[in-house]
Amino acid sequence: MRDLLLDAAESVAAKEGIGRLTFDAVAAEAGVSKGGLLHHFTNKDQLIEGMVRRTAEGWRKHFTESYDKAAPGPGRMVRGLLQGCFTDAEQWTEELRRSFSSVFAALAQNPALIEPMREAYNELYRLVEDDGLPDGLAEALTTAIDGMWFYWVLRLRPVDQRALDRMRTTLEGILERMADIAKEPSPGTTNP
Amino acid sequence: MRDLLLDAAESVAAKEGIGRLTFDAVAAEAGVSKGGLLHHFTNKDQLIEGMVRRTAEGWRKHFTESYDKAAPGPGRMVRGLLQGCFTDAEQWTEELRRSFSSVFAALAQNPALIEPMREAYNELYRLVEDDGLPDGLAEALTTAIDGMWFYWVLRLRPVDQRALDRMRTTLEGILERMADIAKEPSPGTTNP
DNA sequence: GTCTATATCAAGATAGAC
DNA sequence: GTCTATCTTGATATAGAC
Repeated sequence: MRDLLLDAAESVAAKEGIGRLTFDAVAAEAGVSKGGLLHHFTNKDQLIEGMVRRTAEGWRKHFTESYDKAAPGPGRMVRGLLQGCFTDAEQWTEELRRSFSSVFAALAQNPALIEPMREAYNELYRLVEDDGLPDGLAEALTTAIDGMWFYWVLRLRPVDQRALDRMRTTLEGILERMADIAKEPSPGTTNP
Repeated sequence: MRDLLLDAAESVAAKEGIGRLTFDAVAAEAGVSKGGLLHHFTNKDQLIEGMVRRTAEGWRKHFTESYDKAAPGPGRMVRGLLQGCFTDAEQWTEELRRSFSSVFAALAQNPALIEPMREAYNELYRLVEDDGLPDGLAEALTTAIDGMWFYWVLRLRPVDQRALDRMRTTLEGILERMADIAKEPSPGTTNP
């Protein structure tokens, strides 16, 4: 039931905008009364915290699975993300965009509520930093991947299959070349 | 006067959150009455459109100046952005973050209102695409730069001087190496 | 052009019946 | 656990004085 109500909340936030994310609208969308909804989420902070937490868990699950699926070795997390997020534009669904509306709702309601999302990102970057690639390469590539994601979520840039293919190819090229270069010994690059 | 009121609106949105961006609060912050404020911005859409438009113009001005300052040649826009945005963490002020709160306010109020920002990004990417770098390299680097920006704005990742330095060094390294590699002729890379 | 006063309405939250 | 009914607050917007 909780999940059903969170689905409804995401739908409302995505379709009508976070400004219209009200108990009335969510209850109507879920097909229950406002009282019924308020039994599960006592106030709006709780509702939005529930939304963010679920979104963060979904993201965590996604990048963890992507990591597990990728072949071991340097750049595993980055390769996993490229494979898991950048191969099929049909994955970038309204449903996915909707799931991120919780973060904006949190930002509007009470910025402290995005904490679960921040923790998910901390976890992602722990995997990224242990990626076995030179310097900040894995971080840079991951940040580019996420930049694309934010463009799409904020509707600032069009993201279609062509754009994803292009970006994936470019990032893979960078990964390959820069990882290779690092193998060539050069003076002054060893860490003390 | 309009600018003064927009300043006040940004302050409120940044300090109290977009949920508390109300005519009452903005008027109080600006030191005028609600009636006085409403004389300049008839309704909330107009107020937020004004905020977004100003933010977009600031961003446009910033990347245009960064472009002009950078030395001509391939990667000019990317080099300009790295120089203009990634050298000094003290530039990443609360004031700057505040200016972007307009975009979230727009997202909450009426997503169509972010249009001026989208146009600024179109213009940026026209410069990026004509950057004289191979393939999607300039786009990838710009997206990484913006990814960092979004992390900071959304408070999803810590951004300090060390992180900026690290990222700038990495992106500059990629730029240098990948642009060099492109100069070496290799079979099958010519566009028909 | 700026103010006060106020109409109108919607949202968050509570109480209590079933 | 879900409902209806209701309270309270606060926000947008308008009207009209100065």
